[in-house]
Amino acid sequence: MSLPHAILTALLEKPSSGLELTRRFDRSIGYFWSSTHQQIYRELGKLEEAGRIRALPTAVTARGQKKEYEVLPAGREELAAWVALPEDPRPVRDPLLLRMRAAAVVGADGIGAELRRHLALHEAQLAEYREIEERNFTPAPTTDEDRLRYLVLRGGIDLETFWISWLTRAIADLDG
Amino acid sequence: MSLPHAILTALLEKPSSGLELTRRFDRSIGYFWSSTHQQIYRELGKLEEAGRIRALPTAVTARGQKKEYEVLPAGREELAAWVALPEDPRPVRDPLLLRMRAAAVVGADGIGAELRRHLALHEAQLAEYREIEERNFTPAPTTDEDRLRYLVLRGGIDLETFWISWLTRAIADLDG
DNA sequence: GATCATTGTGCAACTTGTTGCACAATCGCT
DNA sequence: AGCGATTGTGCAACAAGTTGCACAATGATC
Repeated sequence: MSLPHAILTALLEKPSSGLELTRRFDRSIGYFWSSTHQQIYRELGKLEEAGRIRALPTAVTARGQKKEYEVLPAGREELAAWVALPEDPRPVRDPLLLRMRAAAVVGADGIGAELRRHLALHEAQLAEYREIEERNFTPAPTTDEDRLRYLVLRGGIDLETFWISWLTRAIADLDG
Repeated sequence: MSLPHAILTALLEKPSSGLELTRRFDRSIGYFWSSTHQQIYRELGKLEEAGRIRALPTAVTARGQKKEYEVLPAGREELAAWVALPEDPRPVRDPLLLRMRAAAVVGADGIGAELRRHLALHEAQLAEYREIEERNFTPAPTTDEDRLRYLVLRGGIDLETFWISWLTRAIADLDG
């Protein structure tokens, strides 16, 4: 649904091979649209077949050979059209909240440790975002593109901040 | 993965038919583990076959006939075991943030309207949560079960609050 | 008593995402 | 030259979620 658009965005920022794309997903786009290399290769194949991207001709076509892709005009148009489409927020589906609800019914043994573990994970993620913020957005961005990108990062920061404060409260509540 | 556990939790709270379950998902468990009636019926079938739940004998077995399910001991044990399992937070996958990132590349035409639309949706959701809070958790809960349930609701409230403040900021940023 | 909306159950086809693995080229080391 | 680590591409099987539809019973309405 959205993965092809995530890939088009990444490829517009910089033409890449499948593996490069995978790595960039791990530390950028993947923060808010995660994916595995298998899925990325599959989508690259489909996008190429659909005429939205093409492999740069320099590369030899053989297995184990690096293959760089770039976005074709049709791909850019497709992405621009998608950006303009309205789309409702997806329904929430969070295993931890569900688990808490189940714990209310069958007992909450050991859930405190799980909450603390999650807290640490979210704190680590927040620290990562803060680093990116310092590295890329200090001083404050001036171009429209960078303002948008900064807003997206702020989304990640605020989201982690939400989790941290909720988890902290939950832990205190359960202990008290 | 988690849907069967969501169903077990709901059925433990109160034995129900498929459609009742679907309705309760729409205004309770579904707030953090959404599902459709088709999926619910499918899972009910699997859970019954696996011996975790059973249809109450009162009902006639015919299509279009209401069929109530209750949880068997095996189902409760299964749920309790699941609650104790550690599980990492799922990677974020948010279309709106992705869309903003794409907008940074192909242009942000009309994204302001989309942000405002989402803001309204999240405000409505928050209002719904507030109502539930007032109805069910005022005065403050005393039992452990209710404390856990209230924490889950607080999660929903805080999450909507995060979105509202992020969206408000984003709208201001883009206008300014 | 025919028809229509509602309640209720469910199948089938499809799309998306996950997991596990296979295989090819390249580079550094000894 | 041979070996292993790394880089790189990709298939196959499966699990989970979505979409569209079919069909049965019940109660209300004319």
